[in-house]
Amino acid sequence: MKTVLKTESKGIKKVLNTCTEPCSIEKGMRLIGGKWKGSIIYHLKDEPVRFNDLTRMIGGASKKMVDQRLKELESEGMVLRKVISDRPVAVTYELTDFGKTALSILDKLRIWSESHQI
Amino acid sequence: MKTVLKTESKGIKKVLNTCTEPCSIEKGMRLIGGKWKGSIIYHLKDEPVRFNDLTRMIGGASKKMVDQRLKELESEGMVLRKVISDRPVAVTYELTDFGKTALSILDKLRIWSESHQI
DNA sequence: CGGTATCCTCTACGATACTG
DNA sequence: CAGTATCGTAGAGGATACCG
Repeated sequence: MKTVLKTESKGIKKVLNTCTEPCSIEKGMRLIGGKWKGSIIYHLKDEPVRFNDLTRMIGGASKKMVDQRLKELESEGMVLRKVISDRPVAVTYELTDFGKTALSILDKLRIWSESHQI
Repeated sequence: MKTVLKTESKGIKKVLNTCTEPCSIEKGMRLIGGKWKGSIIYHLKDEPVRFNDLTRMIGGASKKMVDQRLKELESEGMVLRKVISDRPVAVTYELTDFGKTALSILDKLRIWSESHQI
């Protein structure tokens, strides 16, 4: 869908896309963007991980942050929380099938950002 | 798939990845993440776009925000600013070759977020 | 262990007005 | 048209302590 605005001399093309496509990017960014979300998902790619382990793996993120992001990811259906033991308390987090579909994007991002050092 | 967790008190395996991989994701997110950056890059995918047009295309972002993000993207070498006319003032922004390498990631993200409505 | 609670700072972002 | 300047707020995120 295209919207053409007023034309001007100089031959500068003025075709503006509507918001359909870009909003998808913002939407996607809200799901896997943010400061630690991508890292969290990426660290869960292989196997379930316990809360404190995850916090240590991220390195730099406080428990509070990891906790918040995990809750977001859980409510978005990307991460599954499992209580595996009561005494002592043990909880793991793992990716849902939907969560796993994000991995290919994050891996592309990782490879890309590793290939250009900026 | 490896089995990592045992439900007994002290025998829970702790496999912690080093920070090499996750940091790349955070680094990548800093480049194309953030509230409007992805959208800006995506809107420049086809052709140079003028400042006000870009602002209107994004829809929701103020001039100040677009200006800030563009400056970041310029300093990161992803976007090129070109003054094409003095009277009246006309400036366009376009992707550098490096900037274009981000498009495939953003497109993957767009397709992904469009295929799951959450 | 897996979280909460509290406090505090900092900056991201928006709104608005202005300029060359 | 392409920005700057200024002001104001919300909330993101860090540090630390505490709890069942």
